Amino acid sequence: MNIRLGYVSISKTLNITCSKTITYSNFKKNNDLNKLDKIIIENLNNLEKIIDYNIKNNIHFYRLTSKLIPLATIDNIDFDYINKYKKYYQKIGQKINEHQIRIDVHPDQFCVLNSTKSEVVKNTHKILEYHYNILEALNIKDKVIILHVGSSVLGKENSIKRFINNFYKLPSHIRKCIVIENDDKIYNVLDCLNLCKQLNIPFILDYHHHICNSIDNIEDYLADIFNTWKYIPKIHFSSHKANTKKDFRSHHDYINIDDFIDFLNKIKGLNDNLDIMIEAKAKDEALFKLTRLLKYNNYKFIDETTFIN
DNA sequence: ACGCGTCAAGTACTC
DNA sequence: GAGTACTTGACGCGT
Repeated sequence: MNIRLGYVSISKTLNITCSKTITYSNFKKNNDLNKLDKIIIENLNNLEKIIDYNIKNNIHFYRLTSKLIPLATIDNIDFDYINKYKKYYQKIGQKINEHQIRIDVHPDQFCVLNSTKSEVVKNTHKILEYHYNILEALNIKDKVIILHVGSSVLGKENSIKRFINNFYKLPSHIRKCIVIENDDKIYNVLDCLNLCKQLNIPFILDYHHHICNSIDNIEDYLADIFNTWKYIPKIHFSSHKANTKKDFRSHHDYINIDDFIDFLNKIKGLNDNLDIMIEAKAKDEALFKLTRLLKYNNYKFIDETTFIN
């Protein structure tokens, strides 16, 4: 199988960020929309540089930051973050599509679709709409928004029901983008796989979360997991920061090659293609270190970041 | 230039 | 009910 590797948000090599922000309290002081405008343009320009870097290095898989447009999901600020910057989005999107870079987004902890608080769910809608708007402005065809099931208030069973109810209340254009990822504490691979089958949406396996919150015989479910995807399946891979209880769930700077190869052996032959998102603190440097180690272990590479398993 | 407390937002745990 | 941890890159104030 052909496996492509990806990384998240920031290139350590380039040492630039597209997540520059302004705090709400600071913005409120004088409602400085000019400053906000400058930050947005800086982020978009840096995103273009990162995409250029990805193209140059044959990186086909990349996660967009959720912080591209600061303050976009605050209730009482309304500003045009799409049409005003259309030229930027179009230019970046054209490069992404031309080079067939696969893009996804992963809203952070404040996005809780199954919250028991209606205000939180309402804000979750806004956060999802924001991510959709960005993907649409970039003209991304296969839009993917990765969510966790979320809260477990009133028990897992009730919480999954809340997720399903609120999922169907989402507008259909957003529903079509949602994929669910297992988490490291509550919702394990089986919980999520069953939920995804029921909702007929893809399930994204996070292997590190699975190690933290595991089920027996994951090998028996891998084919099913890949089958939830209509196109190339993708998974998340990271290594634990330390062996202590406190730091096991945290991400290491780099990927542990033995664990990675162990996983490669588990999935061998299950699919023709797979994309693996490398979630390591050293970002693209971790990705390239991993490719060097894979080459050292005799894996054959088709280009800089694509290899055969 | 650098360091450290803080940041809009959630959930879960302890006391 | 209040406080803290989790987690994260970046802000922004103080030195």
